[in-house]
This record gives sequence, C-alpha cells and structure tokens, in this order.
Amino acid sequence: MAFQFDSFDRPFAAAIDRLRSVSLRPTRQRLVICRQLFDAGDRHVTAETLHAELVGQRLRVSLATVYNTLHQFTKAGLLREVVVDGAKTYFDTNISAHHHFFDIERGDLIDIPGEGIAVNGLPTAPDGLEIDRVDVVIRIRRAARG
Amino acid sequence: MAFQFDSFDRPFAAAIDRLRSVSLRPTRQRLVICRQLFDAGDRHVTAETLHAELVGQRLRVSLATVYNTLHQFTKAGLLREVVVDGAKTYFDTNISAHHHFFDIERGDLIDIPGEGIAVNGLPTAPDGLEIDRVDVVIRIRRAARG
DNA sequence: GTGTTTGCAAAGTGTTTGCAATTTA
DNA sequence: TAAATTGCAAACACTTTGCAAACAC
Repeated sequence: MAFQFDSFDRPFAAAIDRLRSVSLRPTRQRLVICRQLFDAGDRHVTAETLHAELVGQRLRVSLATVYNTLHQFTKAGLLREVVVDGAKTYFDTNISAHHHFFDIERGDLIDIPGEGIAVNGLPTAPDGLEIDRVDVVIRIRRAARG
Repeated sequence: MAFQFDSFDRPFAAAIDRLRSVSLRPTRQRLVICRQLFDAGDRHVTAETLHAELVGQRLRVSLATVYNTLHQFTKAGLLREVVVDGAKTYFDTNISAHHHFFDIERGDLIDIPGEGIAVNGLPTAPDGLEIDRVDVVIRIRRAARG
C-alpha cells in the first residue's frame, strides 16, 4: 500500500491511476503535483507558479522536481507546453486542440476552444518536413483609453 | 560628415536615412547592424546569431549593444519580435502582417505571407481588453520515415 | 561642451544537471 | 535490494544593467 493513502481516498486514487496510466511511479511528489494540476479543471502553470502553490499548501516538493515532473508529464501526454513568452515556459492541462489568448501585461493565458477558430489556407510544409502542430496566439492587452 | 562615409556610399546612406527616420542617431554600431539586417531581404535573427555574423566580418560591436539595438529597432518599428521558442528571442525584419513556420529541430523561422493564411472565427477579446495581434506559428519537423 | 551611446563585466532570470541520499516496487 | 526518484547546489543559456569611457551633434 502506497504511503498513508488507501483506496477510499478518491482524489489520490485518481492521481495514482493517472500516473499508472502513463507508466510513471506514483511517488509522493508526483501525486501532489498531479492533484494540484488536475483536480481543478483546466489550468495554465509555470514551474514557478506551481511550486509556489504547493509550498503555500505546505506540500514540500523541490523546484527541480517540479521542473522535471512537468516535463515528464508533457512527454507522457498529460500536459502540453505553450510558448507565448520568451522568458518562461507555460504548461496547459488542457491537451485537446485549442488556442490561446495571452494577456501581455499580466502574463495570463486563456483557452479558446478549438472549434472557435479555423485556420484556412494553411500552406504545406516545406519539402521533407511535416506539420507538427499549429498554434494560434491572440495577444491581448488593456484597451486603449476611450 | 559622419565617419569615413560620404553620400556616395549608398548602403550607408540608406542605413543613415533609415535610422534618421526613426530618430535614432546613426552611430557606427547602429549602422553596421542596420546594414546587416536590412541590406539583404527578409531576415530572422537572434542577438547571438547577428552578433556572430558581425564579428565574423570583423565588424566589432558588443553583444550588449546588439541586444540593446535590436530592442531599440523593435520599439521604433523597424523590427518585429517573434516568440516561438522559450529560450531565445527572434527578431524579424519583415514587419508586414504574416505568419511563420518554425522548424523545431533546427530552430529556423520561415515567413508565410500574410495572404496565405486566414484565421476565421476569432473570438472577441475578454472585457476591457483588445487584440494586439494574432500570431500563427506552424511547427514543423523532419517528416516521419515513409 | 552636453547629452547620447557603447562596452565591459557583473548581475539577473528561468531552467537544467550531477550526484548522494532516499524511496518505490 | 535493485532501480527509480528526489533535492540540493552548482552550472547553464540567454538577457539586462550600472557605469565610466567614447562619441555625435
């Protein structure tokens, strides 16, 4: 039996299942991160914001482990990396096809459902290359004075 | 008369004009960077690649000045910043409306003319916010084994 | 001359890594 | 107990900054 949890502990059971489904050992750290990410709808985090949340809840996980885990989750297909800012790396728990608003000033990411946007006239990839994915980022900011 | 150039020196004259048009003093460093960027069609550079090019041509400019100058040019509207990679900042000499292919493996940016792609069904920006711009990045990579 | 620009080196930010100690199976 | 994982601290890559010297006008 893993840790202090038993099968009656639903949130942990779900996290354990999720990790097992991608062949990652359900360690204390991964479970804690898993719950923080997936127990509450779609989320956008950076390593630093996620680490701060965990620390704020007295859940001790090192920043290095948060970084490593976010990448493991991404490789496993549980997360998706979103590039919108040169400085930091964002991770999105919503792995379905969709695009983003990015609030330049606040650094906030907001999902736009996949059906909301259609990209037409996509060129074919240059010779020998293929399309991996198409990202649409709508940069938004505080409206100019009216 | 600035430096060793005179008005018969066309490339420098053009660079001087370009800088003057955005109220930037035509210093030796800015002129050299200006020519490197704009004398040869559309280009995508990072501070490091541009600096390496200049140094390779014995044109001495410090990396700090390259960084500063790229940002000045961007603010002045001569360049556009393109976010496609978490690690480095790309600058594009093509400031017209267009989108990009990004070769994930090689880190190459390729322009797609603006008319080539249409984004339909753009949602309106959340309350109090307005759209600054819409970026479409098509991530490409070596085609899978055939 | 006076204000601007440059270059250096130091500092900063976000991220990755080597490795001993710990934990999981 | 063997293999995987963690946390620390050091290393990293890229970028920004403070300030004295050099430069443009």
